Amino acid sequence: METRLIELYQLEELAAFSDCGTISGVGERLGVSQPAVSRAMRLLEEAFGVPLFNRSSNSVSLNSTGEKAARHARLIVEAVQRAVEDVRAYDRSLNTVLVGSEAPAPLWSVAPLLSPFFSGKVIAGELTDVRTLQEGLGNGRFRMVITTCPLRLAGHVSVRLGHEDLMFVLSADHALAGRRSLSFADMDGQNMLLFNRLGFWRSLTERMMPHSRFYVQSDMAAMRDFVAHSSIPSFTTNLAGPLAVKGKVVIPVSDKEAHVEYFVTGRSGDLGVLSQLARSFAPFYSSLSGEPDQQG
Amino acid sequence: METRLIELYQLEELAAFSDCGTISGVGERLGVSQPAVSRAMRLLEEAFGVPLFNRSSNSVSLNSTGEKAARHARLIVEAVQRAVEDVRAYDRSLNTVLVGSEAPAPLWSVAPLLSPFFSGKVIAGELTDVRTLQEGLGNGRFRMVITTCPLRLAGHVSVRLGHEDLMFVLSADHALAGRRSLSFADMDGQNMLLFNRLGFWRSLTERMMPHSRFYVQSDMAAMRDFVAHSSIPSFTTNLAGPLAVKGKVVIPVSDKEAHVEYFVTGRSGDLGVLSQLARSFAPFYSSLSGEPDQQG
DNA sequence: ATGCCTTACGTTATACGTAATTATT
DNA sequence: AATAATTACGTATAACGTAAGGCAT
Repeated sequence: METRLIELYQLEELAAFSDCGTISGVGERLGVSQPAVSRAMRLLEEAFGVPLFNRSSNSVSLNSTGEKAARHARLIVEAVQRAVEDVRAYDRSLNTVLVGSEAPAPLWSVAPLLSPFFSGKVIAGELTDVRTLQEGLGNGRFRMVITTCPLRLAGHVSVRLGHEDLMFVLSADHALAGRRSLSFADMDGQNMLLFNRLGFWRSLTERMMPHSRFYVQSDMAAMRDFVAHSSIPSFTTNLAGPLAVKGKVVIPVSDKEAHVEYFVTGRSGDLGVLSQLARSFAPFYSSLSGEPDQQG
Repeated sequence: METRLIELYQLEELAAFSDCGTISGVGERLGVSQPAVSRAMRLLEEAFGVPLFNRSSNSVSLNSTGEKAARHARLIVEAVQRAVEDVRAYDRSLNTVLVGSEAPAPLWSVAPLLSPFFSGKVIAGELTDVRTLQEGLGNGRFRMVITTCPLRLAGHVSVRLGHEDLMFVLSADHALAGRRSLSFADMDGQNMLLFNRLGFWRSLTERMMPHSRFYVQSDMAAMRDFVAHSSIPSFTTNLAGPLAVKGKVVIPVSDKEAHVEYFVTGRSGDLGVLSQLARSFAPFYSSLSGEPDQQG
């Protein structure tokens, strides 16, 4: 008795057959010829050793055994696909240093600074909330995380990175363009342009300016364009890069919530890297509130 | 970029490798040559598109990605094996009429009577408890079930089959061999030979004769031999087949628990079969308690 | 006639084993 | 030496596509 082995391509075609219902349909969908599918199904039947199809001279359909087999086939094919994806994702993660952060700006500075320490690896940043950051640091998903409060975690150390200060960007002809500083309350009710992925800044501004509408823009280049060519107010910070746009003025936000400190937390073994990060971390603007850029 | 497909034999060899740890070990275990395994693993790596092995010139081991892949591989190979088994079992069930029963004796009579009604199919009997019988009849696992009480189930009918009366088998020189009838209490404390698969009789005798020890024998032929050649008491019933063993006497059990009626319950559409079963069902012995063999 | 499945056939890909090679212990 | 992995090579299996045939609607 010849005991044929089941092949994955056969299971794939069987699963497809339970969708299409015809041999030729399977062939078309999977890019193989009709006879190839016909043969594959016959061989699969032989491999199972039991009838799977009702065959009349002119058409083929699954019997109840075949339907059961098809359900198995689908699960197996999907398991193989998931296996490949999972293994590839894992391999990618091995070649990636993932840095988590509550806000985007620190990542812009930190990512290039990390490259020399992890040559050959991809430095990837991920924006999420503190809870996820702490958890991901613990289970190794994040190599290091940037938060507005130092984290306490066994085997890890926190180092102060620097600060970020929020500022309004107004057209020079805006009614409040002459002020030395502005509070959230001063601007509340005015609609504003907002970049989509702002981390905690997003919820902060929505909370502090409940009467404003925010025009959220996901594309960074489009965002810059909007800011430059419209009179709608927007935000910037000391970490956002030089933004000397003609006809715009930059005014610090006076509320204490608009001033945050960042801490980077990582494995104790990465202390050297973390310290170097803190030393090299520098804002594009020096602080308008007069605080020092370097910490003690 | 050549995008190779994963083959099941590769996954099988990968799973084996995670056990053996060497290419040659895999070859030996799976009955393929060393080079074949070496090539298969290289092709599998190519199919995944990521490195799975640490290769030194003289040895190969899984890296962490490979271990992950091997776990997937094992699950997939097992899923395929389970699929084949499940499909084959299902196909077998299609060609089987499964009859459930609380006791073995009615099955001995019923199975041969069913053959002409289900020609080409295998008649299989299964011994289990009433609860499982009722459930299995409802979900179609059992085509019909035999119980000591008629079952009420939508779309199904119960028909009285006949009765079974328990009897003691004693050596002619046993102290109680002269009695016309015996109660369980009379025999309680005496050790007895018992067939293993007796359905509800098993628990009944253990309950009624709590001071007896039962020597349980699974093999039917051996059981007959024991009964014939030892002086240890045993049981028989009017359905157990003629048991005219020289030097043995058969004495009815007087307790009412030793007398049961059987009902066969099946689909309404099988009513004709069920009725014929009841008509053809006959004990080997006529009842010693004087009841009629045929029912109204 | 058209659609669907199968059989037949020649081609090609590829999985296999044997044998030889290299490296490690 | 012995063990383990690889490379090289010839063979054979078998999956493929094209072409042709049979049977239904």
